[in-house]
Amino acid sequence: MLPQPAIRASAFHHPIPPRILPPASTHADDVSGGRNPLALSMKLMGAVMSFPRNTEIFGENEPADYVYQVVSGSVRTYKILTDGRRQIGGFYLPGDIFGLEYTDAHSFSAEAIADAKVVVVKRGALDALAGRDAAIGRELFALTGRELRRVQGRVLLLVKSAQERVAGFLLEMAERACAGNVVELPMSRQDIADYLGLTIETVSRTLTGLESAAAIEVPTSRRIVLRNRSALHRLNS
Amino acid sequence: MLPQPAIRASAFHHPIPPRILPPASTHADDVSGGRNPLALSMKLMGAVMSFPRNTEIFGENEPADYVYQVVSGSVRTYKILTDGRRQIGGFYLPGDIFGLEYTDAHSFSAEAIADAKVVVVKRGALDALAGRDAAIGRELFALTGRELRRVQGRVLLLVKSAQERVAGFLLEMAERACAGNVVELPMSRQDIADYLGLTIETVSRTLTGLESAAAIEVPTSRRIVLRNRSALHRLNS
DNA sequence: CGATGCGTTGATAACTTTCAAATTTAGTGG
DNA sequence: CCACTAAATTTGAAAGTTATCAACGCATCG
Repeated sequence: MLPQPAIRASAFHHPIPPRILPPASTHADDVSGGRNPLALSMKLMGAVMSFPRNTEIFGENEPADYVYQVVSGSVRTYKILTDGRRQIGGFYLPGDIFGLEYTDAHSFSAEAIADAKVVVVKRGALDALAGRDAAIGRELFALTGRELRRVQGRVLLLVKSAQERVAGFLLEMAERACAGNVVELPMSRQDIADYLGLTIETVSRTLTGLESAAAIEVPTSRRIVLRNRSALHRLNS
Repeated sequence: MLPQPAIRASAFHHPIPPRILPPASTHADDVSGGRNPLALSMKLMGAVMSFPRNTEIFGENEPADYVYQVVSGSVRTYKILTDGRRQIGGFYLPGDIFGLEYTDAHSFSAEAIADAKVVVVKRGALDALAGRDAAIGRELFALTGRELRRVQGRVLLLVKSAQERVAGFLLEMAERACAGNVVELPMSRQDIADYLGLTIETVSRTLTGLESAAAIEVPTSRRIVLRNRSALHRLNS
């Protein structure tokens, strides 16, 4: 009755109990978490696991016993709606924490978009730590607050036109995964479409439209160069 | 470039420093908060203030020094976007807590939809209480979690068709403000439209469509009778 | 080299907005 | 209490946006 046609194949859907790597591989291939006590603690407490591209990290409605942090690669969370459409909850890049829930079960499924390494920490251990260290508790609370803001920002995107949604998405990604004016998108057009509530065709057409308008360049489908941010901001209004 | 034409007049926009009533009027005209320690504490700690219809309770970007709970009447939070459209953040009914922020400033403005009484508590007092009573802290955290779920549910609505959005909205309100199958809407069509990212005309047409389909009845514009919930759920898919 | 997946482009249909007007409801003053 | 005015809601017709269906290009991979 609306966008998104149906379920897209997801290579290996019922995964592989993922291999546990030598724990606490706290070397230098990571981003962020430097001055963030929570991220730091997770590194120290957690085991690092590897997930090949398109494998499930956890499933909707599974018990939410663990919290996760991306070390490398990237992750999407999503729901399959009753009519088969897929709604993406969010994209998580290195340093980002995901899977933190407020009920016993996960409200989304999570998959690796590209081969990913993820720190996994028991939720109970985190709570215990928060009990001993008030800074950690505050950090958990703040994390939730940031997540809330992020979702609210998404709501603001979703009430706008396709052009505004795509422009807003690019600006959001630029803040998170940008080197200079070059944005490397880890996700496919379909992922973007399911995130923005559009079809893949509309996303594609909108990107070419922005390119024609000289706001961006699209040298390869996963790489976007921002040529005119103020134009994007204007579209994003 | 999309929905919502422009700013609608809001009767008295720069309000009246609202009158402080005899504090802790913890009588029986309230809803909920019975077994909720946080709601209970707010009643005990807070002052009750009255806000006439359409008056501002707080403004976007103002310091978020207080947390609020609806006693009677109802409240909307909203943002005015740069292009003049209004986006509604949420509707708050008796018992609901609003205005809790994760930064120093409010991210939305708040207004009384109908004449409202609201318990006002200093944020600092609440934090202090949470420091002494872990149950309160957990309650604050859980409240944020519920708010997050609510906004995520909103995202799921916004990626759907107009019919699904309106049906979903009615079901949401039915869970919150329903006597039997009769839903009393405290808000105008414009409020609903700004909440769902639609125009007032589309909301109106969709409601008449649902009425023709025998899913609902609309005896008066603010009163909706649910005749066929499963049909609404189906539309909501 | 042919299969396959992903992205782009084109044409058409469906849906939603926009603009305009009619109708109903609510509020006010006499 | 009624008449009158303003506001809110509904309805209609046309225009604009996005989805759908289909085809094509392009790269990867066996």
